[in-house]
Amino acid sequence: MKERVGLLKYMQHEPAPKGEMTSGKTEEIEEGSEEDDEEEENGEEEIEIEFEGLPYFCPENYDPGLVLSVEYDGKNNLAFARLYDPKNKRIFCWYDNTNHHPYCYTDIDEEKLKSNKKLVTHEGFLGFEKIEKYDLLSDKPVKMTKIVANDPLSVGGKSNSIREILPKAWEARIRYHNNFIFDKDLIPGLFYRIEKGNLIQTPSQIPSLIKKEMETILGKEPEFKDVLNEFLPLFLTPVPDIKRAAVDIEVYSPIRDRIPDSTTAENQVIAVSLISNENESTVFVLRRQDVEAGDWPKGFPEDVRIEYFDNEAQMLTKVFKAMSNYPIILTFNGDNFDLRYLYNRAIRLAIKKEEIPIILTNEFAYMTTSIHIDLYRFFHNRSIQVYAFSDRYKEETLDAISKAILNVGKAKLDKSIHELSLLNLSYYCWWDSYVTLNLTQFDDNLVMKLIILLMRVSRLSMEDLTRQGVSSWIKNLFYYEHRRRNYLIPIPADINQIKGMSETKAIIKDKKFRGAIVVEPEAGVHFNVAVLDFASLYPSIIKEYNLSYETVRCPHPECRTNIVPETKHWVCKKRKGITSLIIGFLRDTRVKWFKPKSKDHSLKVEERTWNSIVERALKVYLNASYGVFGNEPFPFYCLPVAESTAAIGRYAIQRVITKAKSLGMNVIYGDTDSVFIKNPPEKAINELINWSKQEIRIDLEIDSRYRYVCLSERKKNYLGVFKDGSVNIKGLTGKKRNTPQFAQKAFLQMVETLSRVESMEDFDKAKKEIQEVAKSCYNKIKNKEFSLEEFAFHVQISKPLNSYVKTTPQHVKAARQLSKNGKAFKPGDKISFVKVRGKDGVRPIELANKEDIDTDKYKEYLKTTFEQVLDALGVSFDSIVGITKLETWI
DNA sequence: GCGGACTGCTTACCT
DNA sequence: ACAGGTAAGCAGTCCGCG
Repeated sequence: MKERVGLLKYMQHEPAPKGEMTSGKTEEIEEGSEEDDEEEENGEEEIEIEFEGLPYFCPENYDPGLVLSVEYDGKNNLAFARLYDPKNKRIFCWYDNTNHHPYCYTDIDEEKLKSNKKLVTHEGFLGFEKIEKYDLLSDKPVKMTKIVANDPLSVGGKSNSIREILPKAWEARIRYHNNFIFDKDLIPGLFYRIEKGNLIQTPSQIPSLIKKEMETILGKEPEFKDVLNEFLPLFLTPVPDIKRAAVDIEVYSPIRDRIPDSTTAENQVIAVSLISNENESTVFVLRRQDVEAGDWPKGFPEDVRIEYFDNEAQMLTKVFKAMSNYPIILTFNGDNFDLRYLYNRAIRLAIKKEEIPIILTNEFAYMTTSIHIDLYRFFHNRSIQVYAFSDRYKEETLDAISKAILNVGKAKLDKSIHELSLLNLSYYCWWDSYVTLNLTQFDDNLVMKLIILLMRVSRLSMEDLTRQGVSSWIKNLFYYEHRRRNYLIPIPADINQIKGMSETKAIIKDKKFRGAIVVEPEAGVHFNVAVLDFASLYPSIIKEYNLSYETVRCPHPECRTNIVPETKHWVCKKRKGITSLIIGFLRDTRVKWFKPKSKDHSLKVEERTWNSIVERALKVYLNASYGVFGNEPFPFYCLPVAESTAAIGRYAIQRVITKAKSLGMNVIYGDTDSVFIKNPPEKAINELINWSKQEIRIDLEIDSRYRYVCLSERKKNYLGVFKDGSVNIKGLTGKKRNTPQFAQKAFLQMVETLSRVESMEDFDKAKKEIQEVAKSCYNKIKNKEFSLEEFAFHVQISKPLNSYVKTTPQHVKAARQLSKNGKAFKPGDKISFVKVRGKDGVRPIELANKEDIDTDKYKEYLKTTFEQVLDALGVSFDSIVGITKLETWI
């Protein structure tokens, strides 16, 4: 083995591929198979996806394009970027020509390392470099040795990788392509051009007026200036409309309710639709014996092209060619189904691997010719669901999402797929692609813009961004912020060891620390209520109280007096914490700039829309910024940080309540960051707000004003009627999605009645009306006048049916009855069932009879639904329905 | 063997 | 694979009573 120790002489590479290449080879990659069992430390479980000699266009010079991804090419052992050329609407590619290599750090010095035979003779070992980094945990500079390797797998991912040889390795679990992004200061989602083979960022045209204005508003805090310059281009560079197409496949399946197995791909692909945002719609259809083409279906656009095939392999080959024309391929569940099925089916049909532009890993499906976005994954992401789309869709099926967002429903199939005429099949297949594409087009391409913005802020490739969760986005952002400041990225175990555990006791069993306060509500009807709340409480706390993994329990003795309430944790007074800085900056940018600018009607609509997208993107990071520190897989996991955030939150609201009372105000409820105040004098409100700013250093705002609020004695349950008569309902059973329709409807009628109430006197009339509603509903239950659908509860299963071992909840009982008939269930599926007398006490709606309905259970349920509101009115349900003590419920 | 008190499991919600 | 706090209904267990 050649000695390669000493001054680093990096190996020379084969020249990067030039021009159009078509002889690519793709292979299924085994992922980290050797160590999947034991990933003791947090971080990068997946190894690099190795793209091998892809059919890319790699020009010497090229006009600016948007970086869509940075990846690693295993065959050429090089990082490469895929860029989108908006003029010619195609992907071009740049291969690393900077001689960048994978590496990690050790604290062992070079001389000692030289004698480590295992290391220096490692086949991927290239050499050492002396490096100085800044270690935030000790608040001191540290000398490290950089160990440079030939390829990512030599650093980590195999049992004999360099990181396994070293007693301790820093930054060895960051995936190479991300490392490359950080080191080259590449920002995915921004424009770069190729000049004489070099990748050069195109400066963004930021209007100087806007820049100045933002600097005045956000630059008040000197430490933000540098961050602002870093982020301005990300926030203000326009996003082009990217050429893309959605794909959906239909597979022959003789059995209904059975999802075809994408691994074995046993059945024929009978139709594939490819619908682009450039008005190109094609459905590829396989002719089958005894199946008619049929008539052109109603509602099926006439410009959709139908291409018939007699041979399935030929069809797939054509499909692959067509797909390759699009820089972005969209699917709904393509990772698990469509692309996986296509690949495995193509192999089964003996299509040559190099003609299949798909690469499969255990979890994902990538395209060699395009970027594949699986929209199911993106919309499945809780942060996207809750914060970007305000919880508008509750189920993550294409149907539910498109219904909630696009307001289009899918036509129900009255036949099985295999019974449809070819044209009806085409229509059916087209529809899914059409809707999938539309999910990226509505509101002026909102979703694409959101994805690009999130990519920029996270420094993640489009493929990674759309597949990973918010914790990963924040992780990557923090990694980058460390790297650009030359801070050593800490080892999770070190943070844990130095910072220790939490000190507070959670109220809920098995939780790691105490969370927020919920004020005991004062049950009753309260007129004229103002709700004050802290504007993004936790991010504000992180910013104002300098919370970060290195500043909480910092190494300086002189900071130990700066104690977090209710804990023994102290916070650094000498150094601004990195996460406090970044989160603080994002918070201020959202609150002081993008949020007001998204509502500023002096701006053009497009500008306003853009500001609102940025605002929503920022919200996603901010809302998760506290939670990640209490989440163990997060590599900056630090319980004292999460715990301190919550503790300061309790302190803040507690002090506001005390102050409000001292100002003579009546606090009737509060939750985490809000206080409900009855009949507040305006002067006192202003005083409280000013006091909070001075004393707590967090903005308290008027969130809403209610004409009246109904509080029951239950926390997190109330009904409020705003001054304008609109209604806000929280937590009440009548609003929950698992509640049967009959109860929801009756509840809604009660709410409607209440919304018309203007004064205490109106309640008498309202009570009468509610009485009618309740009575009639009660009687309809008694006489079983509702349909089975209206009686049905709808509950999701959260895990595979057979893993309910501790108890068997009712919905699982119902599902098991159905699975006896061969129906399959997967997590996320919704089960509709009714309560019946006898046996299990429940029946799935499919197997139920009206006669079996257990009316007592339903009467009971109606009672709870109504009582949550009637409680507040001081009326008992029994009295309202007019049943006597004799005629009780059971 | 039965019923009530209790605990734990599960889902859906709130901030 | 962001956190903890709350409500509700049911499943399952324990214990005392007869």
